[in-house]
Amino acid sequence: MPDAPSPATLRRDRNRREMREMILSAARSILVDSGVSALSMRAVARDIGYSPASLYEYFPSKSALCRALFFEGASGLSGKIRTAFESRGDSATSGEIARALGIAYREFALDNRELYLLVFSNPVAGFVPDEHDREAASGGYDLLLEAMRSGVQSGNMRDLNPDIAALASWSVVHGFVMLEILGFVGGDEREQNDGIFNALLDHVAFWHHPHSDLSAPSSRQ
Amino acid sequence: MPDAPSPATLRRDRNRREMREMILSAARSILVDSGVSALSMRAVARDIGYSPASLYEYFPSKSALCRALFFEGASGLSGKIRTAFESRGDSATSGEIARALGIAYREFALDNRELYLLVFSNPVAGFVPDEHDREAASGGYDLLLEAMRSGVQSGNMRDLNPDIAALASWSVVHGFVMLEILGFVGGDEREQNDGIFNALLDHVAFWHHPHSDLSAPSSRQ
DNA sequence: CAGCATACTGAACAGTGTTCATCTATATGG
DNA sequence: CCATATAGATGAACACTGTTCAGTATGCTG
Repeated sequence: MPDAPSPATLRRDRNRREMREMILSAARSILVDSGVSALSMRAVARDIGYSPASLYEYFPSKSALCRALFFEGASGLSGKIRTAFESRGDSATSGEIARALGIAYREFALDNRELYLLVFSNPVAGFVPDEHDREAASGGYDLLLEAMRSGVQSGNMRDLNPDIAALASWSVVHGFVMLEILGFVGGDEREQNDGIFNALLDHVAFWHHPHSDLSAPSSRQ
Repeated sequence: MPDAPSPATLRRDRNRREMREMILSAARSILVDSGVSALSMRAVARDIGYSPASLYEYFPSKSALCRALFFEGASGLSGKIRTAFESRGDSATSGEIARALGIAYREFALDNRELYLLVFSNPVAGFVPDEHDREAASGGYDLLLEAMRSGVQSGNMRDLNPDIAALASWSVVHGFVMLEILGFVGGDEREQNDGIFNALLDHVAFWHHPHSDLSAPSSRQ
């Protein structure tokens, strides 16, 4: 039976957590405001008024700090997708769910570009996400998969292989968002690309309901 | 009327070109063999037996050197796609062309991972491709677009909007390849993923010919 | 109060991109 | 053929980076 933690230990643990959060928060701000190339241990230390060496009491390396930010991005994305999934209507078809998840996915990515890039490119030298890290980023994918499978079961999804359909949907959305963020497609204005993205989602929906019309630039607003 | 270049000038220019190629070649080797994090001006200089400062006679900055490698990747990808496009059969449908270009795209990406990542993520701090750079990387896209448009014209492509169909196709392929390279989907063995990718291409082809079967994991080997 | 763990620091090391004064070897003009 | 201009190469330096470590100060515990 472990000893009850002394008041001193409790306060110490709380301070440690607060300090960790301070560091993470400063790192997050730098990443978001100035980009990944400005994210350095020294800059973080400067911002919180500590020496660079202090950070190593709380994170063993810059990689570990980046890993924590990676998880923020990964769980934020998963959470956003989960929210979209849970607010689906009862009569939502698999195609409609796929569309809703796609929109949520892109929204998170564009609202958190640097975090998204931290997760889905490898911008920090020395930090390579491992299998466990990547799983955290694929949290929303399971919901997409679930929607596809139940879509097949309920019969309103033709003869699609749900695994492949989910993967294909993720690929389109991720691929487009990536190209969009890096400036390979579309203009600088986000609204400009909304229509294009919706038209893309029409193509995804077409896998589910091959009677819809794909000729218009965008069949939905 | 400009003077004819003296033999000395000619030799000098040739030496400059050779030196430039030496630098580029060493940089390419480091990038391919050891990854982008190992690519440093000092490492390049060491490999060719020169001092780091010498490189700045030939490239004004590391960004410029990376830009040259970027163009190698971009033109290599475009070239591979062009080859695939030009070796299409006369009776190839737009769907078949899209499939061929997709396979060529993935092949180049997996054969030149680091180069591909240099083009489609931003792994080098300080080097941000500009509009002109990105155009070089989208060279193959024009061919895809051409295939889509002629597919619509010849009537064997239903009512697809060719611009959106091309963008959607690029997005699926690029998105999947990116996820594959970063380890988010599939296993370590490339052959393992060939089947999955082919099944994905079936989904792309389905936009063109909505009578094919999408239920099998992969309808083509 | 003595001892000890914890938190924090400055200084250092090895690495990075980049600049610049300096040197050398070669090519050019007289 | 010699003087001079010039291109090419360099070592040393500067300002960064991540990281380590000896040393110090603070406050809890026995």
